[in-house]
Amino acid sequence: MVRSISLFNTLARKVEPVAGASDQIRIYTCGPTVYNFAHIGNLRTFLFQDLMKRTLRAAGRNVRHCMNITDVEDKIIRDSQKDLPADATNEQRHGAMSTLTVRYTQAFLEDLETLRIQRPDVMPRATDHIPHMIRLVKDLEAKGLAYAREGSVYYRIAAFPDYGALAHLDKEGMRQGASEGASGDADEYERDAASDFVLWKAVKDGEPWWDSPWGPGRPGWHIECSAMGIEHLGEHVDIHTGGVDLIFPHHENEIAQSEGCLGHRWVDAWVHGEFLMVEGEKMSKSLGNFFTLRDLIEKGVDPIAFRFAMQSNHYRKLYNFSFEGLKAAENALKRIRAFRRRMEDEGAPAGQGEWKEALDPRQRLAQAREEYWAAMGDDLNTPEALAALFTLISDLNAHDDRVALGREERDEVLAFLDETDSIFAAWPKETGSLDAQVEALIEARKAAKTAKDWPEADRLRHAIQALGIVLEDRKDGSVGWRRA
RNA sequence: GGCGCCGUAGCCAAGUGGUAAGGCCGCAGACUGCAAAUCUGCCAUUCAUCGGUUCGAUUCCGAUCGGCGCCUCCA
Repeated sequence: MVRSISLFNTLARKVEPVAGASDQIRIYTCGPTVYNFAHIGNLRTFLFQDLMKRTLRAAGRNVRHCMNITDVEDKIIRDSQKDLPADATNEQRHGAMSTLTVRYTQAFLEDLETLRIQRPDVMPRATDHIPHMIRLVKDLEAKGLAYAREGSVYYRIAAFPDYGALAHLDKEGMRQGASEGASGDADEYERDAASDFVLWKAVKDGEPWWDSPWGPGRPGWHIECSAMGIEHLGEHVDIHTGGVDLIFPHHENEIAQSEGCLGHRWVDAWVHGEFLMVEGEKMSKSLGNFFTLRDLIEKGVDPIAFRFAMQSNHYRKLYNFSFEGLKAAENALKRIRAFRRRMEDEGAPAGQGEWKEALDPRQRLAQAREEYWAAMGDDLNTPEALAALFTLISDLNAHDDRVALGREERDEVLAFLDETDSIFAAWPKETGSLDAQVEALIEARKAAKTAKDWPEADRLRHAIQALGIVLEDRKDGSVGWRRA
């Protein structure tokens, strides 16, 4: 079944259905600049993209996802070259740069794995696409959209009338001084206009370089995404994503480059994720509230709780990260996971007590599924989608307390949990078995319980807990377990 | 100066021109050898403030207060 999904398109400034014509949705994502570990703000963006991609896939669409790795850039050069002698060869410079980027690319891939972020189908590296970029720049130059100055090449914004359409910049209204002083780039006065941006940078002392028609140099920041996007997804991209900060200038410049070269619309929908604050303040190294995933794990945070905290809030809303919020996410997950275990087990004998109202479990499940998809389809409204899941859990728990659900009904509920987990990846079927030592302790405790030797039963419960297993006694006398 | 976002209970948060979803925390019961899980009930006469439009506004309009973003470093 293919369900309709709509997303907020920054270009149109409204929620629009994801193009239905193409049988494969092509997504391009601006990936990490690999000069350090990703911080939780970066990761929020990658989690939002994972949410979007998984939702499209769960909705029955085919997705091809390309995420680039930026492995040549100012900060990478700064950090990788600082210990090299002034007379280092170009090969040594490239080697040092590569050593740094390979290390952090590896770290990034590990973070994706830890957070259960699906690997993109292609992850091209900028340094593998220098010829593609040069070709693109030459093409822009031939079309009169770019010009060379002293070994560098700049994009002529005045030649691209639609410039500013994505960021909705009004050239007249822009503060004159806004761009002055913001850049200490010495190249600035070589440009025809202050807002023209660089496509290819002439080499400077102490930098690695590549040969080009304009002499030795390196690519500008924006050109890599145009070149790799076109190379790996073709001349048409359905969805292009990144953080809100990339809207301008990065994505605006990508449009100018790609559309200038292709001569037609390049991207249908631009979808941007909001930023993260930390405990009410902007995250920054100087405030000491700057966290990587590894920092959180060191503090004992379950990475999946972080994943859930990010994804249970709307992606276009500023999220105020806090450890209290993480705790709340962890507790909410416990409820869903406990419900899954309950559905996996057989129903307990009917209990007593008040009951709000009788319901038809199958009909109730169908209703929850509809509500869930309506919310997810409406610009990934996860708070509302999860509300549908939580009310289902409440209702079915209450029902199961009075009238135990049958095996088939339980399996249908489990199928829905799998369906939702295919997006949230936080309440999977728990696999794995207990080792013999724990099994033996559980058997010993059962014997103690039968003998009503409560002190011994308690002692064994604690011993088992010390091994990381929490026991759950049930009404029918059986004993369930979960990992702490 | 230009463009734009946000302000809903202790915390997180959805939402609509028709009278406030959901989660976390908390409280009181039920069940229970203990524990866990679960259930039942309670937890915003009110949606920053003040006006306006309307039969009716949290939802539309205006103003005010407060927080924030972008206008060529940035997820």
